[in-house]
Amino acid sequence: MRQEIKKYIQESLQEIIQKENLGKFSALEFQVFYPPQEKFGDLTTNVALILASKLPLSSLDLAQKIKNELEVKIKSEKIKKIEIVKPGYINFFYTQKYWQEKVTIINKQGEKFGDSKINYDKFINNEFISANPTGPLHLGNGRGGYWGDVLSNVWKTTGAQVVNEYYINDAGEQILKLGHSVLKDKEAVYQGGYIDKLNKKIPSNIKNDYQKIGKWAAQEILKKEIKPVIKDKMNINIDSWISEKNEIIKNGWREKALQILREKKLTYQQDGAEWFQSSQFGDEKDRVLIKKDGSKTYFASDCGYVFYKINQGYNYLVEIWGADHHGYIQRFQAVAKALGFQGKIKFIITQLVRLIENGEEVKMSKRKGNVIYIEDLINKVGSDVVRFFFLMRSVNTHLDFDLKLAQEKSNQNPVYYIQYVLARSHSISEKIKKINLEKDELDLSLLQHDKEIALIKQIYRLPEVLKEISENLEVHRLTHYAISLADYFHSFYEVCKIIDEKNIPLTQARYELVLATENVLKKTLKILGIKRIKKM
RNA sequence: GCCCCUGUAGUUCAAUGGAUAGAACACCGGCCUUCUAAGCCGGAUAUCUAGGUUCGAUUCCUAGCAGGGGUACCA
Repeated sequence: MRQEIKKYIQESLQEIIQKENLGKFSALEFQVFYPPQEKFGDLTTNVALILASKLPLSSLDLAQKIKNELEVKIKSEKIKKIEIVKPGYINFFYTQKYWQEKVTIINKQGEKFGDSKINYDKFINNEFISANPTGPLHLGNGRGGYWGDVLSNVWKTTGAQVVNEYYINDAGEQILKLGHSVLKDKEAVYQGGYIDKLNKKIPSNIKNDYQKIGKWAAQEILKKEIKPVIKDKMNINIDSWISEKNEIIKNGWREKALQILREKKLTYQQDGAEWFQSSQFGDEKDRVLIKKDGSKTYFASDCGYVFYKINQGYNYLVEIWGADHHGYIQRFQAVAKALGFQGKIKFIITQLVRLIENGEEVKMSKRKGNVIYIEDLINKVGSDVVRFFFLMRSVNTHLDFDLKLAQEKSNQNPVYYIQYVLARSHSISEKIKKINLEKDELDLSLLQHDKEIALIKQIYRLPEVLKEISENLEVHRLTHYAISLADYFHSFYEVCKIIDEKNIPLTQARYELVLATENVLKKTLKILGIKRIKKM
């Protein structure tokens, strides 16, 4: 509906310009948006405010002219009032009928409501978590994981093809360190319960070989600590596990990538090492590919990995990384460009998760083994609560997680508030089964209460919310949307008695609205990966 | 030094450059003989500082202050 109004306004402007002979005007960026308060209508535009400064007219005069034109164009059964307010806003008020009909539309589409094809042309590689296989997943991994998972769901409902990918760094120095750690020799680095467990299970045939132990331990950790936690505890589906060692190196992607860089004369020798001229592509300095000792850097593997991605045919790469990797963005972009990638790359940097206990930050260190793992947290407060909590905040902010508070509040947090809507709606359905409702007499024009109309407006917005998220990648908007949906429902529920055996037509109409709300909320929760319950 | 993120209510967080800055928790006061009170309704409290751009700034720009992260021939 925003696009529609925008079009009308543009047409009106053209006519005003012609009639008044105001000369040329450039295509101005004006917005049609939802007003901050209900009294300002359903939609509003700032077109007059923006344009007036360029024309010999006051913004109120211009608004009036636009309004006159619009009133000719727009049908009155859709919009009942166009209003001009103070500095020059033009507010649009839709008719009740317009909104009432939306209930039918939503229920006809059922669980497909919200689906679209707007991103049909995107083939997305969505890489997230990608934690080193040297220990269990921590809270930061959880944050990126949930974010990536929901982002993927949003894209899928909007028509994109998405591959969720986890890159396993199983080839580098850290695997040797892991070997030492499991052996508990002098060069041990990692500590913690999982290391102790592995130490007791070292296979006898590799007993003193830290290299082999490292490889073995990485496999064990991946198999027992990472994959099951992602799948069963976090409820995240990874489509593609890419091993640095077995895919990128053994299958030659790394070598091919280096070869191409050399062919393009983008590498050079200096101080006995081979460098990539990443500074030519916006990086702050060049990067080493092959070290003086002949071994290849982690970045060399990354070049191979980028080359691998390009060759899968993706036209959109998404990299969800922790804040400690942000310095990597430029060189990643540089190598993608150097290797000829034409598509879009988006980086999502998730700021750190801090654990707070008794008002103070708990310093965590993987090496010291005093880390709270995502699995521990899920076991303590429940999967849905962790997921929702992490998804409520913008990834740009540091997330303070108060463990105690999370546990105390698990009985009165937003997840339950939202699920309570489904519980209420389910129990209404149960009661309504006992009443005889004749479907063909459905009369939605009976939905006239402010709370009813407000609720319809809110549930009808889901497709637009999904569209916005697919563009700006701000997943936390969806949790906020779910909360506000629950707000509107509970508020409606309190004021509008749904079942009234003396007034069957109204009961029917209101029940239809309850079902529509349930539909939209279920869809929202499905995308968020939160359980949909029937009873509380 | 340089780069990135953040600074909003007592606390944790919202707010595509727009109208009276929203929630939640905590605090105060109402609402259950009627569909689940895990709910609803009402109240008090906030944009780090100084400039700038704009009809209009929490949002953009500059400088400062404060917190976090990064700055390897580590991964």
